Amino acid sequence: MSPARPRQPARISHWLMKSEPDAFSIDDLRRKGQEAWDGVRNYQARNFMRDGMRPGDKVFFYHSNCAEPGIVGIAEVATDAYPDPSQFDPKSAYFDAASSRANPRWMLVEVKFVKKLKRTLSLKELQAQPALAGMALVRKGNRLSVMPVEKAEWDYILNLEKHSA
DNA sequence: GCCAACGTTGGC
DNA sequence: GCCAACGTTGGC
Repeated sequence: MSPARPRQPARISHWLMKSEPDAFSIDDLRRKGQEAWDGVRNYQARNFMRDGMRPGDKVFFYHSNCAEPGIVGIAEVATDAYPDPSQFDPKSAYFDAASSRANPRWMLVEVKFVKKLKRTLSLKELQAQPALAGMALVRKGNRLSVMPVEKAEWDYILNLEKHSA
């Protein structure tokens, strides 16, 4: 008899990335088409980009630190991770003197615009969904700017768009 | 390795 | 603008 083939756990392929719309909004991404997601200076977020993301993965684009925080659009991972150039630029706000080109500390991926949602799926609305209670996003004090999203959560959230808030 | 001080995030 | 929550730094 043949042993059961060991199953790979399903690779995470859905994500959520936060951006402050005053700095870079979903409309900015639509205008530019594709953008390097620079400035991430958190190890957990970096690891998700470096180790988890692959081109073609889907991304919820989230507006943070604004009047109505929430998911506003969909993007797609366009590249594998590579060193974030801003860490080497002394004039950049994201400059990191402790990093070197030989041993770069911070990575980024590029993301491309897919679509803008018909309406903002506000944090408030997401927090009201019992089905989403397990998401890091809706937990108090969560500051992670790049995080995985389960496929079931992704589908559930997309379905919310069809309904009125 | 502990933990207080500090800086940042991000909702409100 | 406030401030709670969190991550990082650095003295010890």
